[in-house]
Amino acid sequence: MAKDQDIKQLASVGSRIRKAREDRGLTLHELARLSGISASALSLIETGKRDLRVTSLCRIADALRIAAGDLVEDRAAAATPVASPKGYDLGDYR
Amino acid sequence: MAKDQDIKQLASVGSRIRKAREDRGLTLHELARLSGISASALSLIETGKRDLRVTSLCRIADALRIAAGDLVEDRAAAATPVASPKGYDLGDYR
DNA sequence: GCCTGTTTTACCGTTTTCAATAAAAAAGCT
DNA sequence: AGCTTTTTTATTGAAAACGGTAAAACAGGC
Repeated sequence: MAKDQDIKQLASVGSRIRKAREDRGLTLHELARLSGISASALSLIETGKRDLRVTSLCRIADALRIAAGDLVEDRAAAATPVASPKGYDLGDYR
Repeated sequence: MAKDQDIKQLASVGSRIRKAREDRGLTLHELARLSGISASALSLIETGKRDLRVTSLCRIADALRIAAGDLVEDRAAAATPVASPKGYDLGDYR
């Protein structure tokens, strides 16, 4: 269920982390030391192959000095297109 | 290292989820059906006792129709107070 | 009191993260 | 070409997430 969505989510989160790290001129090893997450784990995360935990996300964000929210989605690209503004149709999941 | 920080992070994430859920008048069971995450797991998450994965976070955000970034931190409360704007002192971690 | 709905907690089994380590692959540089 | 740095991939073991289920605690309402 929604595994496609998950893969895309992780891929975009990973690419955002990678971009932020490269913008700061850090290597995986250096970010590993700053964040306390091993370089091998960081590689898997940045390539979207691992579903990291939120505390790991926050530790990476702290190490990169970026808001954690900026890692999970494009901050600027708001305008969340809501399908139906109100009403949760639980009915289709009886 | 920084386990205190982790606990606080999870607690605030959980309370934000709970508030969003209650604002929408949903029960844990209903959110469980909408998000695909069990009600027992949601209870642990909302009370800050579980370190959820980012895909779980995104599924909850989707179910609540809220931006995932809004769950990990106060969107309005930007103005991230950066200690030292530039320079990563790796030296203290030889 | 009783009953009903919601939440919390505990257990079990499966899956997954994560560190540590090592090795292999990729990229840079002289 | 060689050499070095960086990244990727794989393996092992421990810790934790997650679903499912069930039981317990905590509400309100009659």
